[in-house]
Amino acid sequence: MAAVNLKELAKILNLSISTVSKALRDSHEIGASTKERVLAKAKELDYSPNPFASGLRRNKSKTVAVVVPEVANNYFALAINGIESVAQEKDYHVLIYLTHEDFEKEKRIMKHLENKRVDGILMSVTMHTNQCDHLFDIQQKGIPIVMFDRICHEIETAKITTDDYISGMNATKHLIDNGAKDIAFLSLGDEVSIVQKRKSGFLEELEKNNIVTAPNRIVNCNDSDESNYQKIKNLLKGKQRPDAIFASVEKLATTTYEVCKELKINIPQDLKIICFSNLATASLLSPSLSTITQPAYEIGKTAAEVMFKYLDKNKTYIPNENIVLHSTLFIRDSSQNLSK
Amino acid sequence: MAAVNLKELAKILNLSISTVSKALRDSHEIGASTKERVLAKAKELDYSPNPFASGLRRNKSKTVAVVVPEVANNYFALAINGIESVAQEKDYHVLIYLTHEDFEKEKRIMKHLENKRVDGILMSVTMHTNQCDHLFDIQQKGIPIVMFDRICHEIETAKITTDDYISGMNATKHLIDNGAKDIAFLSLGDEVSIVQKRKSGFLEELEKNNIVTAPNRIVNCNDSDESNYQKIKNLLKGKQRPDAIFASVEKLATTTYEVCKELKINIPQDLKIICFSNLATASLLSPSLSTITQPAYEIGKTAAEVMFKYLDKNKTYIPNENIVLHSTLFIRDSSQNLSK
DNA sequence: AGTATTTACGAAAACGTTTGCGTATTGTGT
DNA sequence: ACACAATACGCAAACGTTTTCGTAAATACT
Repeated sequence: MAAVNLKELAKILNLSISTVSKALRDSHEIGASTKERVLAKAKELDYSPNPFASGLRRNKSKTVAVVVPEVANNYFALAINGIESVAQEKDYHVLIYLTHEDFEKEKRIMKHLENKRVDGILMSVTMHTNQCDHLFDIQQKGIPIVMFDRICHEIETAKITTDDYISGMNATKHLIDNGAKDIAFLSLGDEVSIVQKRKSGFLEELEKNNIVTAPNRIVNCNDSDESNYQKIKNLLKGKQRPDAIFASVEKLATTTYEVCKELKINIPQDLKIICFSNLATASLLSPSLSTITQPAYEIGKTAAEVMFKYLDKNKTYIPNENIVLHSTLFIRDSSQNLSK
Repeated sequence: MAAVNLKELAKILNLSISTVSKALRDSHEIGASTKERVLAKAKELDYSPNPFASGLRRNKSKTVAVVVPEVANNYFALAINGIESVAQEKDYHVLIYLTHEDFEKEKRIMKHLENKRVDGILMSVTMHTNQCDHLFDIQQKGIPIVMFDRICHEIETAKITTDDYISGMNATKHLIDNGAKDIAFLSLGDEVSIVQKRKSGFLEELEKNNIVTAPNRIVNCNDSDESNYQKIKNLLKGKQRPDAIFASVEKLATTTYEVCKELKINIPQDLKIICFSNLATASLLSPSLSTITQPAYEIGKTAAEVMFKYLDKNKTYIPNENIVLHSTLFIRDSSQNLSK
């Protein structure tokens, strides 16, 4: 019942507390036979060190925090999956905090983490995060941050991203190759690093093909489904609607599907769609959705590995480093010129 | 930089450590003016109590663990969402552990939690969890468990579930009403509490309608996508295939969609499908998928609220209680008799 | 005025570890 | 035989809180 602690263990073994402690940590100061005796008894009594006592003493929490906008999102869910798997292997614990795209909440969460509750933070910022003082403060307190996907350039640390610029180009090229002449880009907040890069790739590819886009072809969406629905509907309901859509994030593509359903627009005949997405059911949609899919699990895994690389060395400072993984283009029906 | 602690704060304020501590905790022992002075200085210097010291002293972690099979799953993601939202409100922290349907891993995780790292555990067991000693042990150590969805009946505690039996009946009735005469049930491990109830509802409704089902109409699936794919393919490829499928979990429905794609079986003309699911894109599938949808967010929220109800009262024992929330039947195209 | 009570604070122990240092015992080298 | 080093262990401080108790000073009561 009452968990046994070092003191009781020591008493039972007729040893001092320090000897038992050192034996358990396999110190060279302790003889082999005593070590065995201690280990055996500890196992027998199911001893497990109190994490608060040892955390207090060693100033280590054996815990990392994951701070992300959402969890009910295929990308972040997979990333968390990757993070958790390496954490579990490393005997670390994973705290999770959701910002729900609320910048103020992100700041509050950071404030809560300043007191060394965690040894490190893995995070993706909200779409409204336009300055990084709160991250800077955390770093100043000696808590390292590793950023993934939605990063802050200003913060000096390791950043795991995907080749969003190239992917943006590739996806755009694919649409053009399939006959698109007037492509709209569904953006998501000007601040978001990855969306910027995706858009740059999009614009670059257009320019390469000498296509000029009207400003209203860049639709700036946000985190409100209803508002986005209206914006997309406005874009598509007129006579002069675009013939293709490049959605910067998954949610905007599914919303577009819904709008098309209402407006009775046929995909891909009347409108081609491609988007960044980790949707497991992309191929089951009607029509199947073409996607640029990020290696979300690997991104999480890599972020965690980088973090532990420094934590293992007791390094609280992580130098600038950009790790770029590759996304994969999955061409399905929604983006193809099926008439040919 | 170096976080300020009570000792330094006390020195600066020319007060004793205990006075400062009490002032911060708003003790009646401290005068109003000193309280103000302390609060002001604490805020100014950004004081935040060391969670390990206070955790050690008070034997409280202000942390709960969430132990679930997966996170890349709409249901669990939403449930986590619910849990996290009330935890954040209560100033609690949320640790997350994924079992990946591995019973041994579940046991290891529980072992890791025995040392009071958390004040409570919210969990859904793996599909292979067929005995509960590991949960019993945790309870014995004074750590309360609240179970949701996939519960263990043997464990005495609060359990949050949905009306799976009724939902199973309703879904079955709906299929029958739409002309189904030979319905197959895709099960998932005999141990899983919720699947049992869903199956019972299914069988009960069949009986009510005097439909007898061949034993091979109950297909026992597992956590291997490939294996499930084959099992479902075997079920559907013959001449004598069923005319409807009731999938106990989302993944089995999407796998069925894939099989139908390969076998060129038309849904719902040749085969009707309904399943338990929290898929956000159910209505966008081809055809749109009829679902019984659980209030996943509310389930998580309720589980957390029950947990905190007891934690707030310092109660480590949670009496048996069954809280049942209601699922909603969303009838879409995949299950309907569209020919009529 | 003298005693009892309340108010406001400080001293110190405790939570369970980890770790630097001291020391008794044993072993090694001349 | 001696000094000296290595081995194996114990003592006690420290980590930063919380909390019990003690006690001056201030107030209240007879």
